[in-house]
Amino acid sequence: MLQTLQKAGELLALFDRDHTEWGVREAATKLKIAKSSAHDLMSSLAKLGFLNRTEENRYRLGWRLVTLSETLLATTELRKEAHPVMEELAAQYQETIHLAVLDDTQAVYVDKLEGRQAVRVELTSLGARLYAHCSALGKVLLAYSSEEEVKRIIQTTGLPRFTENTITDEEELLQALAKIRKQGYAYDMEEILLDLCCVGAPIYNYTGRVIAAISMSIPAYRFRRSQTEYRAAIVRAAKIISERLGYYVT
Amino acid sequence: MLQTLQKAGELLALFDRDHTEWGVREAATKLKIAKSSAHDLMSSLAKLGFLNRTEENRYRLGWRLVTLSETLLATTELRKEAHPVMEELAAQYQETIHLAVLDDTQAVYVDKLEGRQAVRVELTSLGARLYAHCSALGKVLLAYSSEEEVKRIIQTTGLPRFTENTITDEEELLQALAKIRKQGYAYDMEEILLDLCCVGAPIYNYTGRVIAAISMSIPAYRFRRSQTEYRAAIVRAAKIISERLGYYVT
DNA sequence: AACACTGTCCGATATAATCGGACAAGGCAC
DNA sequence: GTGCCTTGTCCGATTATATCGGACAGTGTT
Repeated sequence: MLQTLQKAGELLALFDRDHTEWGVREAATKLKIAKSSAHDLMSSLAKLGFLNRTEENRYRLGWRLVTLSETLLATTELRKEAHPVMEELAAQYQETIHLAVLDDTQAVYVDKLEGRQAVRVELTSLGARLYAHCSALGKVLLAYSSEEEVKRIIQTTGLPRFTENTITDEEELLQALAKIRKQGYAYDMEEILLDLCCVGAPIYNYTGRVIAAISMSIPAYRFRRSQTEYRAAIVRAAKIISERLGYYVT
Repeated sequence: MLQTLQKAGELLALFDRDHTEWGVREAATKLKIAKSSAHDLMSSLAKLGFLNRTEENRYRLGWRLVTLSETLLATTELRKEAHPVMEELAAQYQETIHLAVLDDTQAVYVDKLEGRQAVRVELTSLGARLYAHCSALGKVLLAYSSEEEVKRIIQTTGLPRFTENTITDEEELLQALAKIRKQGYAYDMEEILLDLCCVGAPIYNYTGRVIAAISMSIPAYRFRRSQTEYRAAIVRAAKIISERLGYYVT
């Protein structure tokens, strides 16, 4: 691991929705490096376009990140194939649809369609990350990962509790994952947020590997009314996308 | 400039729509560095999430770029970036500054700063709408809309006359829009209200699309005195805001 | 089965990142 | 206005570290 890149990564990680601007000195003390080193890092990143230097010589994230992100998204076939199917789902149910992949220890949204209902789920945005153990998407992605991978993720992130329904026991989680594999779908029954339910299903590519998951997020009261229908719709959508990615059962 | 970051930047620049995957050796020869150095760079970037290592040990762009890009986009809004620039303008000229976007058929003010002069323009408020064909803001926004959109707007709203200077002929309006595109700014010479002149310029975002317009409103007698200066100031301000929104001419 | 490719790992060397300090430029209080 | 902070930037010496060539293991091909 190149330590300069490591430091650059830590530096970029400082920027989030609540901290959009950093001065050299602030960043230096936060990262526990010399002010001059922070300056070297930040001015270099700025010259490269990864940071943006304001007039007051502070720094924000740079637009090159957007450019790179766009080329990534544009060249990911998953999105291209999934999007129209997601649109159909959204049109039919007017609920929020998510597409996610597993990145390191967490699920990352790579596409999203908002529901149009008055009471709708709106807590996430593209590129956002969520814990794998307590979301329909995350649990699906975990269920189709190797056992070592699951162990590693649990080791790294733990099983933090978000609601009374969050699975915090490792054994219980493993059993839940086994059940998901058997059934081919996963529920999130208010495990992240109260009043929020989801149902998710795996997306396979042409090699037969699960590479992503799709989910529908629905307020709990609506979800319980027609749970089976939502589940069938998501499973069907996942199957369609999988087929478009070259997956077929022999 | 930290050379490790420089190299990382060059490496990431290799990834575009036509070259979405790179192997270590490929990248090394392309960048003219040792294979092992390329490996150090790429595996580090992969551990940090900026690259994604495929099953065949090749590399694609990483999802962390999407995450960072999204926080950048979420935290840079038109208003936030435009406001300080508008304040500078207002401080310097003491005239009314407007920021507007196109919404359906009309321009909508999304920000406004009042001039402090004794005789000043005060006819609008935030969120107010105005006809697109007879204001500097509106004409700018029209000029950078598609032809069909312009046609649709004219069809819907017509070209009602407000003063003797209002453009009411469709062909004349289209020619005016073409001129605005060529020059990069628009005037309103007492076309809504007698004694009121404006100059407006387009604001681009990171995709190169015109998403808004900024204008200065000035009593006619003052405007004619130093028209060119006002125009230069507005064009310059629009350019600054555009840059802050990620726009840059290649 | 041998070969030609990969990507990865390792250890020595020379390079480049780091750090403290000095400097200039703003902002603020008095 | 003046002086005192604070900030970001620059510089040069030192030490830590990125670099490189070479060796190795794994794959797929001929």
